[in-house]
Amino acid sequence: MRWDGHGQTGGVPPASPPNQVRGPRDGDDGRRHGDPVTPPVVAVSVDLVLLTLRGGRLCVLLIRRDPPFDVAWALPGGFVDGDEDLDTSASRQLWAETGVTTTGHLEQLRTYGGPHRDPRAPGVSVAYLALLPNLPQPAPGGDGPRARWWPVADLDSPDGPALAFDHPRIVADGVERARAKLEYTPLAAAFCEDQFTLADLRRVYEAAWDVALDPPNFRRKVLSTPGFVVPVGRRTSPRGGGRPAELYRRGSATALHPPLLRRSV
Amino acid sequence: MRWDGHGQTGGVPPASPPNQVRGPRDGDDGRRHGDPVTPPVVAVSVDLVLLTLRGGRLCVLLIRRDPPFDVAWALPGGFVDGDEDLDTSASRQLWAETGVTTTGHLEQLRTYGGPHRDPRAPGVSVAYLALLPNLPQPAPGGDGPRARWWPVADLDSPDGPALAFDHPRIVADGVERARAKLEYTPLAAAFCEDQFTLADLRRVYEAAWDVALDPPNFRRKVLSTPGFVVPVGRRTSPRGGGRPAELYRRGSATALHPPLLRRSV
DNA sequence: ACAAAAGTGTTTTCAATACACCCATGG
DNA sequence: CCATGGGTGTATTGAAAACACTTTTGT
Repeated sequence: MRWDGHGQTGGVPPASPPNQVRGPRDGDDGRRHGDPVTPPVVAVSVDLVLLTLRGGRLCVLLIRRDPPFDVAWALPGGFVDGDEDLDTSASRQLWAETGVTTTGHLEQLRTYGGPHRDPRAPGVSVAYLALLPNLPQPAPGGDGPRARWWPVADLDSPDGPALAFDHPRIVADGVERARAKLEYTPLAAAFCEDQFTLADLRRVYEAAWDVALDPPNFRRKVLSTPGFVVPVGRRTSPRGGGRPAELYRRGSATALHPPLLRRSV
Repeated sequence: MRWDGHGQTGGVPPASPPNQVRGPRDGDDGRRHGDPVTPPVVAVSVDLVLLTLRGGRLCVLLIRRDPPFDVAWALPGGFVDGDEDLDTSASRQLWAETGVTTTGHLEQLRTYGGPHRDPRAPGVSVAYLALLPNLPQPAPGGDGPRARWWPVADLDSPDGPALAFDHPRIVADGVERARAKLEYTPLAAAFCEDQFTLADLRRVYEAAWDVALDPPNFRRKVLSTPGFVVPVGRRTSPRGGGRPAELYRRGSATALHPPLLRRSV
């Protein structure tokens, strides 16, 4: 798995013009040029890329599938109900998988489709990305017993899980989106509990980017960005010595100006 | 229309957990927890947000619809064929609308869905964003006579076009994506012809961001970013005096490090 | 000669880095 | 009292902004 720089969504490769184009027909079905009268219909599903931090490593939730399937692991997800919105469906399925409702962050990632992605169930899949704090239980909910957090760094190693369909790419896109968004949004706090220390927040960046950040400079950077975090009180002393750290909550900022840029890439 | 800062995709508002959740059933259809046996199927369409620069203004291509419809303008687009990929469908429809094949930039923007977005044709729409140079004809292709470039700044003015369904939001998302990507990618060149001057490139930023950039500083910034542009020769003198400018082509860079940040926001 | 646009040089400003040092707590 | 982690101060580096100035063309 290879991450390209900076949230580059990736352009669509140019396609040769099709051999024939349908003639214009319009004005009777609310659609536009070239539409067939009865369009093909497909099933729409939602796939969830749930990311969290466990033991200083960025992890993604995968569901183990039973032996009839050659590929053992898949992203959590399921079909979109006919009467629900895409965002609503993602929220519902996130809740079903983790019990999470208000905490964290959930956003649409990208839609994957085409006849070749899953021969057994053709259709489109709308992927969503969620950033979660380390959950109390690994993954309560219907798929709980089958769910497991996998460090994303292990996904392309030989002893890592085999992923179904295009799920490796979806995970890669989600991880890269998360990494990029840490740069210019305050979303790192979505990986933390409601109250967190600046060291907690710094460890999010260090785990996601696999870098070491200078604590003094990180502190200055975060505190000098208005609305990134707001202070509360003090916390219990950590395991094995050290000065107690101040606690913070998420602020109201939606973007970081200037951003917190990754060195490399 | 209000643009929020920095490519913020926007989180999904938390939803209350549904009253009931289906019991687990798995292992026979390749899907996961909670899936119905026969999922609802819908039509999938592609909407195109085609952006270009005309007369120093950022413009979007809209299609005029005939009187039976209460709303006069819509984004170009149409249904996805059963045997084609989403990206392929977007390429095909881009070609059908503009004749453009290899030039410019085309990427998936976001998927919009749910039962409430278009009562007449429920389904999901996958929006694509294309950045194009100023085309020779306004818009050749099947919808050509109905097509018009609209400055995006005029879209929410009273004398601007009325847009169907959620198309105002799709355009807003596309414009914000384009504005954000100018910061950290070399995509500004996608708005230019194959060969362009640094002033051409600067005018892309000035039009998209509605700011004035200092030509000397802009020049230094672009030339100091490896792979942003590569020089070629010299150009004819412009209309009415002035030193001829050097011509450049797109370089091989896919990201800008460090980015070219917008001042405000 | 003059206007207009391209391009160069230089100063100032400000943020990011590196790193020395102090503070508070557990053992 | 010492190890550990939190927090402060400060010098250095580097990039961005501001702007004066030179170059090359058309009229």
